[in-house]
Amino acid sequence: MTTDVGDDGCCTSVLTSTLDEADAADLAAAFAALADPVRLKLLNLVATAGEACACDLLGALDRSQPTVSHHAKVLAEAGLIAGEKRGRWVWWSVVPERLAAVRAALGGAVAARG
Amino acid sequence: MTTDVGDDGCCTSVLTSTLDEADAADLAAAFAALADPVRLKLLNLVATAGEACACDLLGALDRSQPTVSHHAKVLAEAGLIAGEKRGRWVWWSVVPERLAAVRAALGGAVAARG
DNA sequence: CGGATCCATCGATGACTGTCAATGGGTACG
DNA sequence: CGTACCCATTGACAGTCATCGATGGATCCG
Repeated sequence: MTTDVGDDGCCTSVLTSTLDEADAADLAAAFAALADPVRLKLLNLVATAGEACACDLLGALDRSQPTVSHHAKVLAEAGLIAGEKRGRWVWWSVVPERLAAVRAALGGAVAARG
Repeated sequence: MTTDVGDDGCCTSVLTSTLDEADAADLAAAFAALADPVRLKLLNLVATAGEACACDLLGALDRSQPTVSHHAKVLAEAGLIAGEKRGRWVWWSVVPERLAAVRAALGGAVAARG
């Protein structure tokens, strides 16, 4: 691919991309974790309550227990929530740091625009 | 919803979810559009340049032309970018409004936390 | 008109994902 | 120790997605 420069003024300037490939992959993983209504609801429940045990989520999300467990795991692996086992129950809480980072990434993209 | 209240003090309070099911679905669609490294790079290129024709993207994204066209379409259908046909070329630009809305949704989630 | 270029669509394919039933590993309680 | 409960893991299945080659529509140039 020789960048195929035309002769009309198209494709003349090389755009300086501020988004690295690695950054893109990491960010895409975070967005993939958020790209599900059930997980968004889960995250919102946890964020609203500050802390929530899985049984709360199970009642609110209208999904089977394995499914809720799966979604919580996906969010946890994305670093968006963290779970702490307390007795028999697991209490989930948000990781504001990570959420802010994702938000900042979006803000940066629009800020570069003007 | 029976909220399945236990007898240990777990699951007693019904969490007031500020995220509607419809809102969750819409937001999830936006995140799904962002959940791909190629699309993130594409969006970043467009945002950085302010405007970019598809041939620029084709050179920068290292994907086949149908694939790039597909990704641009996905972003456009999510309302994140908009395309304008100008002569033979299609010029893409970001929709800051939409990007800000997604960002605000994340901010709201974390703001509800404290 | 004829050739060249840009882009969208179609069809196919391999990979990933959301979901559940079944099962297992811990934890509390009598 | 035995029972009940909470949660994670496994296996399976249907649906969606990213990707490409081939093709077609649209536009510009000579």
